[in-house]
Amino acid sequence: MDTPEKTQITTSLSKFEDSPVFNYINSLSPIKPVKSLHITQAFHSLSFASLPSIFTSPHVSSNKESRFLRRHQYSDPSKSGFSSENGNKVSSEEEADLDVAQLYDNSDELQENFDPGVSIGEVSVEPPSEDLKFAVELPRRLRYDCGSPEYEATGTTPSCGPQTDQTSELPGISRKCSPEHELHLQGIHQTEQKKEATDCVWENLMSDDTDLLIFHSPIDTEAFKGLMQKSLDLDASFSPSLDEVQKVRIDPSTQPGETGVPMEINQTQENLNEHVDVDNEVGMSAKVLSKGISVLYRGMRRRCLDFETVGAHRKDLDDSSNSSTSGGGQSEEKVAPKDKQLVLFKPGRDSSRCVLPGIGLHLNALAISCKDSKNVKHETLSSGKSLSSFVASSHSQNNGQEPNESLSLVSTEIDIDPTENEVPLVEDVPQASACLVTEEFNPSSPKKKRRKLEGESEACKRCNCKKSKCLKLYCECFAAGVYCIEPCSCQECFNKPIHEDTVLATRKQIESRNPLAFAPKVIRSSETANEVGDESSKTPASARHKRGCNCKKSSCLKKYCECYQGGVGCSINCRCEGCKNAFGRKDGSAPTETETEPEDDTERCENNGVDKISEKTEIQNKEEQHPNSALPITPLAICRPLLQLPFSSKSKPPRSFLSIGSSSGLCTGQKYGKPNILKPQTKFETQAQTIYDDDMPEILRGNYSPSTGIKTSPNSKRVSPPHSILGSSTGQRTGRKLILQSIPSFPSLTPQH
DNA sequence: GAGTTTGAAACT
DNA sequence: CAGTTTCAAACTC
Repeated sequence: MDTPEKTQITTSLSKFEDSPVFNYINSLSPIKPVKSLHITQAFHSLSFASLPSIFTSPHVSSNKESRFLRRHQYSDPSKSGFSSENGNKVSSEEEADLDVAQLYDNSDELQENFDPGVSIGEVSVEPPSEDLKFAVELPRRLRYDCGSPEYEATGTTPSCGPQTDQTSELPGISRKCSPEHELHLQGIHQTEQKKEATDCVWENLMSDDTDLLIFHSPIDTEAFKGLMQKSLDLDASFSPSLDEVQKVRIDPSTQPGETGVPMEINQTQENLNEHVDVDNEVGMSAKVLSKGISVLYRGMRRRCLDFETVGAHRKDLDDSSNSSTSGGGQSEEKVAPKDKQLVLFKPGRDSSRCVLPGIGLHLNALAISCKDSKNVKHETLSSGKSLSSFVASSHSQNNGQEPNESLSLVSTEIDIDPTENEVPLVEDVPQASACLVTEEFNPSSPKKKRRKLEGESEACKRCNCKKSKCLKLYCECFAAGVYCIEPCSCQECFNKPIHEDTVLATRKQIESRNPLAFAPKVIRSSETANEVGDESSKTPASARHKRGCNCKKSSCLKKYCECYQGGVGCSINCRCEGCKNAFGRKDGSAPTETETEPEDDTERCENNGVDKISEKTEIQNKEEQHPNSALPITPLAICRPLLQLPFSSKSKPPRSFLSIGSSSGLCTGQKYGKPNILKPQTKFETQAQTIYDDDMPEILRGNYSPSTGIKTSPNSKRVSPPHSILGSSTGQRTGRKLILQSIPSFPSLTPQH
């Protein structure tokens, strides 16, 4: 649509689309055509994921898998969403945007552009029923945003914070609410995310008081309402008519800062009220919502603070783009209402912000890589709260697959309050995002920084590539779908926004070889957890390494082992020799299983006596903690013990773990969180693994795994099997289903196009 | 900080 | 698909 209006819109959208991410998406190809056509939102979602996968936050990845399927529309909307409705506009606009994006090297811009598109598209496209999806996506977006340095830079720092918070909130809400309610809530949250930006502003205004003030203060309530309304509006807009969506889009274009939401907002408010009522009926109470909101605000603030410091740049950008409102997002109490409106964009921005548009999947890797540093990041992000906890809680409560997923997503951002729970699923992503941010901020020399980060557990790990140009999976950054940043000590790095095309092309190639190459290596079983959790309820989601390791000398007790590195127990898929993985042995004997010691001993003998001792201690600890949990341990309980155990056992892991232990959460990225979870899970893991891995033979699924039976377990100690059984027994089936979904959802899948 | 070990990724 | 090489992280000194 070349009409002037469109052009205007494009200008607003351009920000989104201009972003490298957008280009990415386009490059991804499948999406591009779609954009213009927009026929299948689902595809778009895939494309979206793919693009984002590169830079998008990984967190979603695991959960997303299933989500992606659901999200398709969602993700697509970002790109295609517009296209669907405004196909022509989109095409023209996108092109323009692309150009702009190219001009803008700043990832922030990209993110911004990208996000808005997504948010809008989602809103417009998705039907009410899809609210859940949205909810899930929103968290993801948030994550992305948060994760991406750009996001911070956007200066919408407030928005970032809020978004993350929202994610947290969502889970809480979802928990409380029935699945349906959850859906609504999620949808709300999504809208809220948008609003979060505004909220952030409020928060900024509120600053110190934020948490309490938010609820108490009328403003907060209003903001909330606005969020809710937005969410509602979104819902309404979705199903009914594209017109509304268009309005939204148009509004932004007209007033970037202030989206043309107001009308919708009123409706949304009503809708919100209705939703609330429904919630009440369901058993959800407005209180609950308020709590969730409060939580969100908290998170938002925290994030905002964190991001704000970092992302002043973006704020400027956002301000300029979105609203003429005072440059600082914070200074805008008056603007707040506007901000709310603006918020709509912000969410989008947030999503776009995820500097690494395509990262999504990789976040896992990042998370893994970030292990050490992640903790710090998390802390900074959530002010020490860990996402994992949130996830855990979500898992425990969530029974439904979708809800879980949404929760998982949220969890990453969510505060850790619950405890140390490490959220298996989402963690990765957040970490990655966090890592990105921190990295960007860190000015120090790459290696030194890295080391510092690692040692401190602060920043995400960064690559040190010399020959791969950071365009191969050897590069952690590239593998994680993230651009290399300052902390990286890589040489001749092409994994930078400047070389987006190259990166995308390379990525495509790799994906062509292995569609799952960028998929999270460790698959959280949030889904599985849910499944398992359903019965056992809280078994920490068992996570597994998708491919499994091939360790021969490390006994899966060192980070050489991807399973161990990811804090996941070895599974049938592993071809490792002498597996002693503290998180769970290939055999199925969980390291945690102290009882398995005899077995362990044999294995240990193979390895090192020292390790044995450490392991034993760990195991004992685990057992002590887990024995209770062994069956249906709640994620929380599991997480902590696990965390400590693994770390305690080995000095090596400790870095990340230690940091984790303290902050536990934030960075919980796969590595951290997983390990923790894993230990407790280990027992469950066998189950989960079987469940997770589609590859796993049914026999294994149904049974623990032949291998497990084979190797270890002479001892009845394998109580774990029962666990696994318990956890998985009923859940396994569901879990399997979920797993299947999850797999596709991974970023890798999206790129598959 | 340099060198070694390790196992994944890439290549053949 | 299996074997080999390349690569960079993890680890050790």
